[in-house]
Amino acid sequence: MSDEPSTTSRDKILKAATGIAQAHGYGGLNLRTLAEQVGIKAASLYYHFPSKADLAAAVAQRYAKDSAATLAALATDAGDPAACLLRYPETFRRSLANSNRICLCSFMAAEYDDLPAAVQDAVQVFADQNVAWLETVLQAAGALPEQAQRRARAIFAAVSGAQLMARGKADIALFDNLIGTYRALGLLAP
Amino acid sequence: MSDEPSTTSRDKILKAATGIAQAHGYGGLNLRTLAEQVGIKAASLYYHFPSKADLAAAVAQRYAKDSAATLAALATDAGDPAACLLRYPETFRRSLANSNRICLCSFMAAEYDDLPAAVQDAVQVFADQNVAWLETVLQAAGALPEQAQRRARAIFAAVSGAQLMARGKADIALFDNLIGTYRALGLLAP
DNA sequence: ACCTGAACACCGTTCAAGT
DNA sequence: ACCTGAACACCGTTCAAGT
Repeated sequence: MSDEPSTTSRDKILKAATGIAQAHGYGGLNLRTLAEQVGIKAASLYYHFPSKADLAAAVAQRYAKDSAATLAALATDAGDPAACLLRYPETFRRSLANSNRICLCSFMAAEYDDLPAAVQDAVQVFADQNVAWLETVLQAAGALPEQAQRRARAIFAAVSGAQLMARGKADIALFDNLIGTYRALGLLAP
Repeated sequence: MSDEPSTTSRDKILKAATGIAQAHGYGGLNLRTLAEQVGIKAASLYYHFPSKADLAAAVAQRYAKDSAATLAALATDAGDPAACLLRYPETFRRSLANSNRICLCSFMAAEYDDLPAAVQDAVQVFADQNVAWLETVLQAAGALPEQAQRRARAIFAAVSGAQLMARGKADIALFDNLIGTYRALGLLAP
C-alpha cells in the first residue's frame, strides 16, 4: 500500500528529463519541451525544482542510483565474475537500442565544464561506481588489486568510447563489433 | 608572397569557433561570445557565413582536414608502423592539455542527433579518416586486412573513450594511465 | 567590402495571480 | 498544493542602414 511506485509528478518529470538528457545533453534539455511531455507548462516545473540545475542534479543522482542497482542485479544474476565482465556492456547497449541514446554521464562528461557543480558531482559518482564495481568483479576473478583498478578504468573508458562511436554512426552492430574486439583482446577479463 | 598564412577574418572566426566547440560543443557555441573573441558583432558573422550551421560545418571540415594532415605528418615522422600506433594517442592528448578540451568530433558524436546534416557529414569524415589511417598502419605492421579494420575501430573508440573519461576528471594523468593500460593489453599494436 | 543597431521568435527564470 | 500567463534578459537570425 505504501511501497507502490505511484508515479508522482516529480517522478514523471525526472523520467522524461532523463530521456531528453540522454539524447540531447544538459544544454539540450529544453524546459518547455520537457514540460509539454509531462503535460504542464514550463513555469510549473519550478514548483517541483528550484532551477534547471537542481532538476538536472536530481536526474543525474537518480541515474547514478539506478545504475548502481542495475550493476548489483547483474552481479547476482550473472553469477560468476567472468560472466559479469562479459555482460557489463549490456547496460550501454540498452541505451543505444533505446532510440540511439547514450549513457547520461557520457554525454555529461563531454559537457562537463558547462555543468552546474551538483551535476558534475553526480557524474563523478556514476563513473566512480562503475569503476568500483568493475574493480570488485575483477578482483573476484583473480586480478591483483593494483591491476584491477587500472583494468576497471580501461574497461569503463573503452566501453564508453564504443558507445559514443556507435551513436555517431547510429549503428548498434558497430557497438557489438567493438565489444567483440575488446573481448578478443582480453580487455573484458582479469 | 602568396602562400603566406595571412589570417583573414574568416580564418580568425574558424579558429576561435573551433576552440569554443571543442570546449562547449555545437550547442554551446554562442555566436555573441564568438563574435566578441574575434572583435566584431554577432550580426557580422553572417557576412562570412550564412548560418551557424554553415559556420559549424566549415569548422568541422577544417578540423577533419587538419587532422588528416597531422596524421600524415605523424606517419612520416614516426617512421615505422609500430611507432605510429604508439604515438597515435598524442593528438587526443594535446586537446586535453589545451584547457581540457576534447576532440571536436567526440563532442559532436554525443550531440550527433542535434547536428545539421553538413556537420554530421564532417564528423563522419573525421572518424572514417582516423580509422582508415589506423587500418593502413596496422596492415603495414603486419595485420591481416580484416583484423586491421576491427582493430582500427577499437583503437579509435577506446582512445576517444579515454579522452572523454579524462575530461570528466580534468585529469590528463588518467588519460596517460588509460593509454598505458591499452598498450599493456596489446591494443595499440597489430 | 565589411560591419552594425534594432528587431523577431525562442529559452531559462520569476512572480503575482489563479484554483 | 499545484498550476499558469505575462514579463525579463539572453540567443540565433534578419535586415535595413551605415562606412
